[in-house]
Amino acid sequence: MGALRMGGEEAEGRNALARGSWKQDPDAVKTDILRVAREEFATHGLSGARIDHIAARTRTSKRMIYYYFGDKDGLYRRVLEEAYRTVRGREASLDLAGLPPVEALRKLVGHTFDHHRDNPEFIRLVMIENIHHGAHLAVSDVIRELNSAAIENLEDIYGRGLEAGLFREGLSALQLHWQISALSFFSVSNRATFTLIFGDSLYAPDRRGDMRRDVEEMVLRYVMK
Amino acid sequence: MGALRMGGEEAEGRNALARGSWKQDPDAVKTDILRVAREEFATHGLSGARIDHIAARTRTSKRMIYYYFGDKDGLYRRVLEEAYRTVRGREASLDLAGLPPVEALRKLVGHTFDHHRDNPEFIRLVMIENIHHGAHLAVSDVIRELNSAAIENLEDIYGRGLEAGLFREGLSALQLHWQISALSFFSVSNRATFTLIFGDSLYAPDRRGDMRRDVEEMVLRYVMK
DNA sequence: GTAAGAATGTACTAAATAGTTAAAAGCGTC
DNA sequence: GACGCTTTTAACTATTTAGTACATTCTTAC
Repeated sequence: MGALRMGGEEAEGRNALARGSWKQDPDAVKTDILRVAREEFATHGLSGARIDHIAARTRTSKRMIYYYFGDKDGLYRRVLEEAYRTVRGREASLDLAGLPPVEALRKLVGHTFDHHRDNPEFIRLVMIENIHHGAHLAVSDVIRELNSAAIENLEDIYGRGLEAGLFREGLSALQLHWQISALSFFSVSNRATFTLIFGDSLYAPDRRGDMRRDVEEMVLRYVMK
Repeated sequence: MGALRMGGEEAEGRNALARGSWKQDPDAVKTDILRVAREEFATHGLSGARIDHIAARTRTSKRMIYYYFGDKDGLYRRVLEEAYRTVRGREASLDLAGLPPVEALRKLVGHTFDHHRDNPEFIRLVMIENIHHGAHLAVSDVIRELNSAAIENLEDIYGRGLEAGLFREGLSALQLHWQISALSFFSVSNRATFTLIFGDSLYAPDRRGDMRRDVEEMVLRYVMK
């Protein structure tokens, strides 16, 4: 007894693991679960996400989710950690030390803006985490390593700008990072409501470059003498 | 078993409506439900909110929630609409027409910043609505009326600043509103994760004025020649 | 006062959902 | 080639949760 046949796509994926002949590949299974879970959490939030939905779109089963990640919160935490880890990796790739301060700052701002716009899934995860008052990030150890890259870059640039007499005194790298983040983050996080209320003129596809330039301009004008 | 006693406030509230003698007061009931529901939705999100929790903290019953608001989504939509309505009311109270452009702009920015900081519940509702891609705002009629106040104020100020030769050309009220909103909104929406990662130096109670001044400064420097 | 309708209380239901149980198949090791 | 550990399958459960049925009480118009 027990219906052994399954429908469509699922069947193919599962056939490889069908009863009586399957290969063990724990890493691939974990990666697969995390990929699907990231989409589910980013789309529906923590409470809105359904373990059964995730399981259905994975090539493995619900049991494995619990086997590897313990419970729903554990899975969510891992998804969040991986998201932050990935972002951190990308940030390091920027080489600004060789550029003069103004150009370096402009490039950093533009890069941050683009990065946010290109990774709405990550933005959504951060929004969701903020809805939950950062409770899951608080018990994670990944975060402490995160402050380094962006802030250190900014500190270097700001310092060089000061020395060159181009930037005004009394600002801080942390504050600048905050402002750059605010403008870049909001551009993604509040797009839905903003567009609904004010129309999509600011968000037309060919306007993305304009918005980016405006954000760069705003930061530069704030920093420069 | 069967604890019949309830704690403090609740008991009093329900006694008034106890079996055999109760007064009808539909408006008070609706208001009460909306107040509790707003807190619940703002705290836990749409999927995370529990109708039973709302009912328990209301002085009426779950039955009445469905009687007046149809279903969970209907209740959420009403909460959202009321939140926007309230905000719109407060925005109109600002009188800037008499001020010279620079001061008017500074005051508008400061007011927006303060308003966001003082109404985190509203910010959270907007965050939640964005998580849901604005799907509920999209089917509401309250929003269309909203664009007016803030944008018109800005248009007036910007126009007067141009005439006076104080502001630079080529900007738009919508864009300015976007930037002001971004800085003010982010200050509340991402406070949790930002504080966890970078510490609370920017958010220390005695620093709020500094942040407000920085935001004002950033906008003014962007707009002025 | 009485009938019709609005408002409310109590108890219930059906479905969804996080998490579990039990067993069996692969895999390395001796 | 069997033993122990890891990985996987399939079916199951207990609880939570949105939503409802139905009776009852208040209010107002006549």
